[in-house]
Amino acid sequence: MKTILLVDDETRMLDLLCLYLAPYDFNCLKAESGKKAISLLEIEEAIDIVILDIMMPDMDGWKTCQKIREFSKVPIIMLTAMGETVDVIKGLKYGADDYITKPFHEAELLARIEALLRRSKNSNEKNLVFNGLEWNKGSFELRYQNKLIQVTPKEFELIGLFLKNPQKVFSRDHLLSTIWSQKFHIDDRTVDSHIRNLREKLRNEGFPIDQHLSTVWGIGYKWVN
Amino acid sequence: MKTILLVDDETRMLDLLCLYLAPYDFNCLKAESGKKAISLLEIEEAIDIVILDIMMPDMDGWKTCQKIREFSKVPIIMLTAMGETVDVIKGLKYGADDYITKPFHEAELLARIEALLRRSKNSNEKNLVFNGLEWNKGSFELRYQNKLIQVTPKEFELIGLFLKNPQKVFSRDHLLSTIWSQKFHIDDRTVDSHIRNLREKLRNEGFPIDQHLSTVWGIGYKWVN
DNA sequence: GTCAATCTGCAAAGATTCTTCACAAATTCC
DNA sequence: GGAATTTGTGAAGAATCTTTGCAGATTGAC
Repeated sequence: MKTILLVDDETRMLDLLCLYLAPYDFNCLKAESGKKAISLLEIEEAIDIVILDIMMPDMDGWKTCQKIREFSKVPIIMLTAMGETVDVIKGLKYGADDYITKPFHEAELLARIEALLRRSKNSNEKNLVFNGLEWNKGSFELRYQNKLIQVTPKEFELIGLFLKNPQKVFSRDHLLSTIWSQKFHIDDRTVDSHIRNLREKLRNEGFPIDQHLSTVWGIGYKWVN
Repeated sequence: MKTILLVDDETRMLDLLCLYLAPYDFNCLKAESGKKAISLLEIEEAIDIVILDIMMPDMDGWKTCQKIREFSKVPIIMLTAMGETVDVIKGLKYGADDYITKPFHEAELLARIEALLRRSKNSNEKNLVFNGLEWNKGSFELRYQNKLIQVTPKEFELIGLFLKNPQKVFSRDHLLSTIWSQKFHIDDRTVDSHIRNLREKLRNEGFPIDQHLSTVWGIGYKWVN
């Protein structure tokens, strides 16, 4: 079962969307503003798709979309009013994935949701985003502000572990047994070397790594958000 | 339900086309320029047909058609103005599938769309296109700029898998279990051999394979677009 | 069965990453 | 402040991985 987050300032539209989607075994969450949507996304990890109205007071759909993209790659469908021309370039810039025009047929909505879920299923293979830093297991890529950072396998696994466990301290021993398949004994200094190389590469790309990957004296390393 | 992308610089014509098509349960997307059309095609996989006006400022219909053909085989109908002679040779060259002359009857438009959809449904036997590289499962053919490249079955399956999963890293083990039915143990180096042969054949034909099929050190291989 | 095409495996050479070491720098504790 | 401990750094050799050339094994067509 998939979870859909519906965002619209009009309660009537939220109810209508829910009504459409309920029979198809979707779990619907509602938000009446961009802000609420973002709060929900931040605490609730299991949202599979967002349907976002463009015309909203305070924070409009585009702005909301942009905000969401700062921390998540969840698929987003923009809801446009009849007559609004869809600005595709704008959409690309803000990171929207698809559009649907009000009023719409139930079938069209369903089709677009299904299509997007299918698409995102392929590309969303364990993907972490943090402050413009993007870690993608499937493609083995680490990017900062969309720029590729060349990292070695060990460095890649290291930063992945940290991003998946913010605030958590890892001892060198723990890192060795998690990332190194612990064949024989490997020196603690080796971890330090890899951490150093990782820090240097990120620093060179402008990412404020020293604010996030910190050394806990006498214990190990940890990532702080 | 089928999705149609309408491309015309005149908003009036876009609306008119939409009006014609809406009652027949088509999902219409609009683009006011060739550039927007291409962006839309790139993010939206589910476009079944494109209707493309020839006379447009900046990038005209022919140019747009040509650009689209670099990455997609979506059926394209060219919209020509009354009095323009249809240059069939030009059409073939740029990859258009059909023509319709303005002004047209609703019935004629419908008929041509239906005909083209019927035609493309039959010929679409798993066909991938990327930057002039064409992979056709049905005919077991790999072509670059329409020139046939002789590949062996393993090479064909390999490049097919990569084209179907761009950005995704495949380990040698994964490739062996996917493409080789892994009866017994097969050496990792064997994968390398096939990759090498594939690279060489494509390189010899002028395809910039080294920009697209890359080795991920310590992990495997991947295709990058 | 013969032949050609394809697949597989190997070893050497080349490239990249990993690990260690020695020492400098930093931190803690007394 | 000074000793003890921990962390950071540069360099270099070790280890690992990739590429390449080649040859034997296998397969399928005739």
